[in-house]
Amino acid sequence: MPKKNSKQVAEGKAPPPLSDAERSKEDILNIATEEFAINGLSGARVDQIAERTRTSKRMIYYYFGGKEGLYQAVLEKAYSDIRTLESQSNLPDLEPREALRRLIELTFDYDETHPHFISLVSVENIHRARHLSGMKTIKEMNASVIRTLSDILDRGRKQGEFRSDIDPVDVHLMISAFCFFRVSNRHTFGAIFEMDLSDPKLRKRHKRMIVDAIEQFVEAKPRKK
Amino acid sequence: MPKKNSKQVAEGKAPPPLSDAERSKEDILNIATEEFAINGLSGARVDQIAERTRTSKRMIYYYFGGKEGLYQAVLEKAYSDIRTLESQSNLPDLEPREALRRLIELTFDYDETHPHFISLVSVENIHRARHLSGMKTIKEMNASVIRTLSDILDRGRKQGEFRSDIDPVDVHLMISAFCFFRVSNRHTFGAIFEMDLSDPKLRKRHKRMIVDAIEQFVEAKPRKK
Amino acid sequence: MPKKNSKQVAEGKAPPPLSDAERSKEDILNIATEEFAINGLSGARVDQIAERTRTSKRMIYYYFGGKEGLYQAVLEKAYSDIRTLESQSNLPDLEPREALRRLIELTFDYDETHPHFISLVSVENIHRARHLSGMKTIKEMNASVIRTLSDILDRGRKQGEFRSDIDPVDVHLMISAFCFFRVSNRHTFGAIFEMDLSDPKLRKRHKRMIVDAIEQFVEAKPRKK
Amino acid sequence: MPKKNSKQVAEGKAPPPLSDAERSKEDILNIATEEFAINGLSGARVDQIAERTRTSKRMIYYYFGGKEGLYQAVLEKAYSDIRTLESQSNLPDLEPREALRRLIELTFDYDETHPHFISLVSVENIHRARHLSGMKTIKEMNASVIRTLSDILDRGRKQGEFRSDIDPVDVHLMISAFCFFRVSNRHTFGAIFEMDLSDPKLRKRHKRMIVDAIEQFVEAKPRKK
DNA sequence: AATGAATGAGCTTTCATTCAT
DNA sequence: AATGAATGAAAGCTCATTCAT
Repeated sequence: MPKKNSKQVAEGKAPPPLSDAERSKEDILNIATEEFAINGLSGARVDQIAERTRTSKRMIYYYFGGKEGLYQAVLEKAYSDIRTLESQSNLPDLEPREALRRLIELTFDYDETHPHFISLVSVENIHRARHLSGMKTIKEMNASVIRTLSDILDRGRKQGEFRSDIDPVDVHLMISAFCFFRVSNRHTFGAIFEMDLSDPKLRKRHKRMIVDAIEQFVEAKPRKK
Repeated sequence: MPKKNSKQVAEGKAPPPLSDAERSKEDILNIATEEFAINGLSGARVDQIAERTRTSKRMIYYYFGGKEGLYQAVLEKAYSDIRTLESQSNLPDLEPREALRRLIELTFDYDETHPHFISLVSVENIHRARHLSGMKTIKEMNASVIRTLSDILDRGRKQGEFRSDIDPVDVHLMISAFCFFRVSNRHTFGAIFEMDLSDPKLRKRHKRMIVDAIEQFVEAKPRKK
Repeated sequence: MPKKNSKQVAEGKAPPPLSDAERSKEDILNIATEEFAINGLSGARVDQIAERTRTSKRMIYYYFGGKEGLYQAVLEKAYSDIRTLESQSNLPDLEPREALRRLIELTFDYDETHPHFISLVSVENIHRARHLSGMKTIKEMNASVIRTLSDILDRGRKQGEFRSDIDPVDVHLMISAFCFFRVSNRHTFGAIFEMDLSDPKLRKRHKRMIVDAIEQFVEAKPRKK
Repeated sequence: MPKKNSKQVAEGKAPPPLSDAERSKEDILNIATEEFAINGLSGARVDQIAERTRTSKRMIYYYFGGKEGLYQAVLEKAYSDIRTLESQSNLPDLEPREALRRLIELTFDYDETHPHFISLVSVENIHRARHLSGMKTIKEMNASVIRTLSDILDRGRKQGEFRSDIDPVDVHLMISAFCFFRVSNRHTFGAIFEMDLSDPKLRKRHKRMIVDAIEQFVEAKPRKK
């Protein structure tokens, strides 16, 4: 139960007041997110994280049990943040084609603006999703986005606009792959092809490209074998 | 530089005979590739690599200067291996559409069968391509695949089959993204959506899907804004 | 629950009522006895003790000042418990030989049934009796048992049954040594000689053995050099 | 194979020359024996051990794998040292009664002069012989002393001097108990009874006492029930 | 008389690297 | 060109204790 002191006044329905402890935890979590994203799990240093924090190294162990516990908390937070993605926009109210476009753009923009999340997921894949697998909230993660996408595709199908032989998870895979890769591999891809993927012009072109590609794929009649 | 001793005689143009030193180096490189792919740069242990090798830990320092040098050598080798991808098939001899399909399938299959390479690239991206950037051979890496793809697209354009407003690098990005992501993120994606992306049925479906999507995207007339 | 405070008056000879504080202290003491006996002074963890207690870690500091103070209290309690050993039986009323036998058996049984006490004494010896030495009640500890034993030996001497050149402390040492060692060293002795010293058959045999040995030693005429 | 350098000259059949590494290990082992004996397993500090050594803390991990490994090595060495106890004297050549007396005195003296060994065994008992149990050489430990004692008792029986209903392990237990306890519990016993058990006069008296007691016990006819 | 949150100090252990030959 | 032994530096972690109320 949040203790109320003179400095914290709950006003209206606004963001719930955080206790000192909760703010410290969040502080640690934010710093740690950066460090793990930049250095990986083994590469990140508890000392370094603590130093950048307003609290001490000891508190990391007090709150999170250890380096691995902290990493897990960081991962969980990162995934829980993204879950709110689709609910931010009123996709169900839009026409199927428009809704699909919005969803792709939303995904594209989220990945572009959250490179730490992308790194973290890459790091977790290096570790074979060992930490993610044990997470309780993992089940809920898929539900939301797939439900949304499924709804869009269904509506499109009923209006005769979309193919009927398409799996929403497959479409999600295609969208994710492109948006994710553009960020996750921007360094190697950028180095090899001597281009800066964060260039706004490129970003705009690629955003349109993935939208186009997915739309065409979804609209097209099934190919005859 | 290969040491020539009495036991090694280069005969004909046959597979180049390896000196003991070269075989040791290759041995180390192979083991190290695995270890870096599985554990990342910081996570990999020089001791562990040495132990799995037929040589000693000291040799790693002798040949590669240190852990970082070894990692760099591993990375270079991994990238130089993939460069031979397109040259293995006679893509220039095929019809544009067929050549494009082959190229996509080749990429898809290479990524599927080389998860260590995929991991290594992910690891290198975590480190912001710091090691790749300094590599001398980096320039040659892009040349090959882009030239091939460019040729295909050009021929397709001339035959009126492909769009004319398309950048080969962009197409390469799309192809790479899907093929790479399917492997690089198989663990988190698999965990969240409770599916095994290495399932042959899924693999076949996804392979066809990416081929279809790219083809349709390349063929289509430019959309009117 | 009504909290009882300092107004409590011990009334009559009935079981002295314990205040909440006193029961908490006793609770802590009991748990701590176990923990120190099993893990030693350095090995025992204040956290672990507190966790098994109905009170909090802070209380340990409140009541006992710290880990060392708690250990000292545990030690004192353990030694004060044993002092009641001889007084439980009416040794003075028995014939000397019978009384001696009873005393030995009492000691044997006490040690067998109080392995924690044995461990604690071992632990304290590792620490060179540093904590015991400072104890105020230490003086009274010897008094009781030696007085009892001295009385038995005296009576036996007067009846011509016992040797006259025997020190009661020496006899106590012999008795203690055997009874104590059987428990204190049961693990190493058991491991080396592959036997379980807690086996009832063995226990019975050894109990009789120590009684016999002491009796014979005490009865015997002094050996001629 | 021991490396011979100018400082080490193997002369005659004398103690085998030790390499630097072997001497370092032995050095560590000796210091560690003291520290573990005085402070227990948890109480001993790797830092403290290293500091008193000619080598560094790192070497302890290099040679022994860790604190626990070092403790185990210390324990093993301590037990292997004592095994030579009986073989030092020519007990088989002596008359049974004389041999028994010598064996007891040998045990008594060994324990008196090796308080660290005594402490170590006490420490190991606190830890329930967890480390001893896993030791390979544990089997051989009992063999020697029991064989010797068994031989003595057998010869005594044949000459009609000793009882026939006696277990050598039981006799060993009695001897061990007294000799061990006198040292292991010298601090608490000394504090309580205000005596210094290391006093030579006391030592002499107790040594004679345990010899007498055991002899009488062994000689005596079985008691009639 | 009572306590949940917090912590400085110091512990064991690991790691990439170098030394001596 | 080759190597087994050794190691400084720093990592992750634990512990008894105290602070704020």
